[in-house]
Amino acid sequence: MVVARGSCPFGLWHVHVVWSGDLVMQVRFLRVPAERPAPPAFRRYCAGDRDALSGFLSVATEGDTTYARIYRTVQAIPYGRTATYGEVAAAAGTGPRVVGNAMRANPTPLVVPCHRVVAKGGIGGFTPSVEVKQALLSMEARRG
DNA sequence: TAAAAACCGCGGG
DNA sequence: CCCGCGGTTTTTA
Repeated sequence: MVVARGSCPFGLWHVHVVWSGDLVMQVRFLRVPAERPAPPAFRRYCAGDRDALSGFLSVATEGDTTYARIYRTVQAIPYGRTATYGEVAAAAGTGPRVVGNAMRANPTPLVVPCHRVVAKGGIGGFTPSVEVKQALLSMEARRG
């Protein structure tokens, strides 16, 4: 299995992707670009294409662990919509803080759209910066 | 290793 | 403001 790495810009950030075919192993937001480009679908998503990432799978959703169930629940949240940590927790059969832990540890943001999971009384957190989450949500709100 | 404590991108009282 | 929650990570022995 051949693994590729590349990035595409998103605002002041660069979306770094590690993937093999349609399976994504890692997505990270860094301030510097990679040497090679990310898959065109990621560039299109960053430009506002709502369905650009629909063909990708995440390694995070594989298996039958609690986190994998949470990631599958989150992946089902449609573009332009949000769910609270508590709602995701209820659907996955666990508690809200566990969902927060899982989001923080999410190896593949965007593919597993953790930015669509918000706190009941606020936006919630994001790694590396909640500004990225805010930018993603407002982009999806404009398009969605 | 194994057990305990600490840690949280939360929520309800 | 505080406390329960529960999976994971870190600390301690």
